[in-house]
Amino acid sequence: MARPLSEDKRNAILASATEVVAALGAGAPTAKIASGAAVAEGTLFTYFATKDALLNQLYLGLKDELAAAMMAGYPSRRGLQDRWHHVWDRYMDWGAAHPAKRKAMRQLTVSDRVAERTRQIGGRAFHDVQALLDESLAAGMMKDQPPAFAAAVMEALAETTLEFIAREPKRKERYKCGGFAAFWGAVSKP
Amino acid sequence: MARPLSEDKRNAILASATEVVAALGAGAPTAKIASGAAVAEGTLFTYFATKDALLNQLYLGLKDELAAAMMAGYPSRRGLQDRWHHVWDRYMDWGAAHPAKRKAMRQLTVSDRVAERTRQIGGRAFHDVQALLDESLAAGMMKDQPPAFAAAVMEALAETTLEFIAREPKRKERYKCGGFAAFWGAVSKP
Amino acid sequence: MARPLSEDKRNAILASATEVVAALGAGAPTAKIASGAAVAEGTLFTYFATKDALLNQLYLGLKDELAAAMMAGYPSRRGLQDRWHHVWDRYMDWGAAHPAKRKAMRQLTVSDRVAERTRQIGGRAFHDVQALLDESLAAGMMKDQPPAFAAAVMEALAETTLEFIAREPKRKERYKCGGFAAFWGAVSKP
Amino acid sequence: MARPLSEDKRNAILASATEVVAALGAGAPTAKIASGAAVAEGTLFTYFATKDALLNQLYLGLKDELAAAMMAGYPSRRGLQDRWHHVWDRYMDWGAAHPAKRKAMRQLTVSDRVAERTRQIGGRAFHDVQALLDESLAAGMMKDQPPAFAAAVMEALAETTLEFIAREPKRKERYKCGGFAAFWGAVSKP
DNA sequence: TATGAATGAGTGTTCATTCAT
DNA sequence: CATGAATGAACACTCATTCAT
Repeated sequence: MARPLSEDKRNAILASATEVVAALGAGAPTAKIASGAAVAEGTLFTYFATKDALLNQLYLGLKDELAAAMMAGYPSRRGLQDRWHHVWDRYMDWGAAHPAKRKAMRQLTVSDRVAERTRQIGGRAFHDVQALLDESLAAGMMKDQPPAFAAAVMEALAETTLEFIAREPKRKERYKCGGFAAFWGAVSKP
Repeated sequence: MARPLSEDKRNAILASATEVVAALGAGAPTAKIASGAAVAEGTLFTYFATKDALLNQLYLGLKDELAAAMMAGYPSRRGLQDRWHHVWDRYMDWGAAHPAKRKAMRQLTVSDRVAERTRQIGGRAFHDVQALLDESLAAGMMKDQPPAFAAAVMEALAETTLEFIAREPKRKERYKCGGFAAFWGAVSKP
Repeated sequence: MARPLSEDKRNAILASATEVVAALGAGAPTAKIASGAAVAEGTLFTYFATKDALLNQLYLGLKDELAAAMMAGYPSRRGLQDRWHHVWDRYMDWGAAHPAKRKAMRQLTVSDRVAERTRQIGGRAFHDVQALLDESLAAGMMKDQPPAFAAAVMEALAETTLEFIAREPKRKERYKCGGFAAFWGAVSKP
Repeated sequence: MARPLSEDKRNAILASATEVVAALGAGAPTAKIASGAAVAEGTLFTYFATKDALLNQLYLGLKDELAAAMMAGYPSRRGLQDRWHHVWDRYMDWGAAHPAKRKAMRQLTVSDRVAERTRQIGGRAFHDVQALLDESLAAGMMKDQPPAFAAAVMEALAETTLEFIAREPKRKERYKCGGFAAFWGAVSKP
């Protein structure tokens, strides 16, 4: 092979896209993404056929990364609350450690350039969280609501909490803790 | 002297902007907004100096309307939970009744074309909710968290709930009720 | 109305397109066409929705003009050969007088950006020639061939002749005459 | 020393170019030509310095092939009309048998990427036809016209006829015959 | 004041050609 | 020699804003 597609370059493009999309939204110019990756405008299109393809793959990559972060060191044998707490804390830590990734993910979640199908695939990465959710629901959590609703509630509260952490990093621990309390209150049975 | 600009036209532009922004996001072309208002492209700019001005004023208008809807028939003399329940229900009813307005508001909330200052001004419309919040916090709700955080938690849960109502209007009452339960659980002290 | 679409500007664009397409083919950049018309790049698109629309309308305009030129002063009462001679001479005169138009027409005829439908509509302008053709065929011309074939033969010979006239304008009369002789020989029955 | 470049690869590129240019015109991407030849994009440029070089050589190759086809089995001793008929029939047969080659040749003839000089060289392959032409002219054919004109008339009529054959292959023989009648009428003295 | 034509910078994408592997 | 990734100048088209009417 002549020159293999460089994993480095691909990553550089994704990294640049993360920054630029975080700052400018899904409308960010591909030219800016390319230059942020120190790559020619045309090169971007040898790694991603279209801007939409790039955006969708970025979304998927971020989702995967977040899912992996959330499940790292997952205490399978502990009780429900402990496991939720673990997941929540990992989410917070990841979001606080990677503000651009989190912001980019949010922009992409809101953008209509990420296809429905991509969102479905992205959801698969969270099968472990899904399992935890199903178990919790079976145990009486969030009486009478569909699992998707509980998941959305978690995501909304996590997102809100991370927004405050991003604004006041010094209060990270307090928000992290208060956020979990809110989540647990929202979701656990009375 | 009466205002020479037609209030009707201004409202038509805002109404059209609501629809178009709901559907296309903040990137919606001014030309489309103008044509939706049955007004010439240039006319839009005699009512709003720039597209950003239009977007910011639309944001403000929607916020005002929502705040008014939330406080209509506010039972000042009832207990905290009843008052919150009222506010929540009015929020849900307004959002369910005006899906385009809600969606436009969401798009604008996420867009960087709405200035920080606009968001602050928009917050003022909610002073009554703020008062309720302060009272609740003083009573021990959401231990140790700033009022803004509690407000954001409410908004996030309300938004999430409305999203589900929009998708499954038939389950409106169930989501409305379950959403409030989640909110109250998230926010009330243990 | 604010400022009506200027017929002058439209014509300037078509005229510029004629020159540029004649020189560069249907691949000519719209930017060059616009600048040749002393008009901003974007203005071209207020007069023609797409480049294809411009090209198709240009084709139609040229066809109409040629058809009109061919039928000017048509001697309806003369014999077949005289009428064909008239039509041939007017074709030659028009082509010799407007080399860019002729060349542009040729480029467009060959280009796949001119739609089949456009070609059909363009053909309608030649209904008088068509009638002459039908009459001639009925009189025994081009035994056993479809009208379209006879028309194509004429066009091919006319095009060839004009090519030579364009290269050697001084011999215009000789080519014009020899071209007609060839056409008449090709087409008249033995 | 044998040529280090593979004749096979060169031919594959030319064959692919024939197909692709026939379908897409001279603007066809070199990448598509290369992939049609099962050859890397860059390889194309070791066989042909530039796209123009490829196009010009393709033109020459097609012209040579056509000229050879036209003269195969040429009945040198027969009369003028028989010899013209032979040449005409071979042209038709070749064109009908190789529609892509014919179409590519047409696209190239019309394109400005084929240099004037290339066209001249291409003409040389037709020296036998040229000789036939000169002989015919000396015998009084096409009174007072230059040989090039007669040649062009033949080409134009042949091209037209082939176009109709391509559209209605079933009527091949009729067009072939009618086309020759037209040609002969156009060209023979009255 | 209302209109909509005019503007030109900006957009995503293509492509002939180069050159590292 | 063969490969195909890299390049950046084009390209067709969009759009917020201006301004002649």
